[in-house]
Amino acid sequence: MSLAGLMFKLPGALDVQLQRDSGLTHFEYLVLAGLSESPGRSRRMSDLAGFANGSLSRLSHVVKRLERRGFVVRRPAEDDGRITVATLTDAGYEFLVAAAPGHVQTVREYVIDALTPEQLGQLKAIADQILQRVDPGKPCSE
Amino acid sequence: MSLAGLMFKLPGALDVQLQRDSGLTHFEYLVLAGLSESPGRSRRMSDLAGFANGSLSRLSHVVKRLERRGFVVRRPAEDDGRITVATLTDAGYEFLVAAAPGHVQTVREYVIDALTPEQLGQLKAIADQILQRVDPGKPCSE
DNA sequence: GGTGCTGACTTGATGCGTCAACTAACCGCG
DNA sequence: CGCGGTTAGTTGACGCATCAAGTCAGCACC
Repeated sequence: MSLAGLMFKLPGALDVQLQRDSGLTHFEYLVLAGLSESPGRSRRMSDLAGFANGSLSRLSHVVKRLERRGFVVRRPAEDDGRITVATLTDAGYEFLVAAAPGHVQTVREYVIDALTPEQLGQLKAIADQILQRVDPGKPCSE
Repeated sequence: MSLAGLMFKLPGALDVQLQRDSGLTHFEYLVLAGLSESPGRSRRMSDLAGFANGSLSRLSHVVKRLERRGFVVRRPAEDDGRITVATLTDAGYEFLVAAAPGHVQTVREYVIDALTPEQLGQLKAIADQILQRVDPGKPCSE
């Protein structure tokens, strides 16, 4: 039952901080981050969706919003017209760079600092094991 | 980062199961469960909200829906007209009883069975420590 | 070289959560 | 009493997620 509490409060708390300080959803943050660390700051939609653990549909909506804000642009791939590649704009990159430290800081505060190094190791093992049950077909990647 | 995956997939997976099998949100489930284990199957709104870790507003909306479905009834308290007490109906109770085993089973499958007893202990400790950071003013209750 | 199938998105409707505003009941105090 | 303040709860508007349906490009086979 402690787990239940964790499960529902931690994501909320992290999201609140991000939202408050940067006006970004965790998901949006992941999307921007995913783009920023890709070659050419670009990535195809399905790929991004997998990275951010979301459906293509969700990603599509989110990218549309991010596009309206001027953080990304979309265009069809040259070699295959079905594929859409999203690219992080300079504005988007700067925005991400501004938002990241605060977020990382919060995670550190809530999670890293609350635990001993030993517990961190345990937690990683535990998370990986559970994840394998919940979502087989995805090793402990990332 | 494994933690991030956990954090966002486990709740989702549990919710999906509940929703699919019973048409209940995790939050709705908590509300019904909270009522079922209270004296007279009744509880005042703010109390319930705290129990289910949600805002009063959210609870109000949810209870309205549950009331429409015939699972609970609301009425003002006799001694203090500001207070609303929600009561689980027989129909609601039976519905909960029907939904519970499947949910418990899923939790068991995803979490309990994935871990060793030792890890379960570690997880509880970890969860409590993090929770204390995130939401001070709430011990490891429940 | 059309016809049908699959893959990669996109869109629109619906539902839940949140925030801010509102109502109504109690409390204390002159 | 009656008046301000507080507490408990409700409501409405808005945003994001999800699901089902739709679009449109490639591919494969005749």
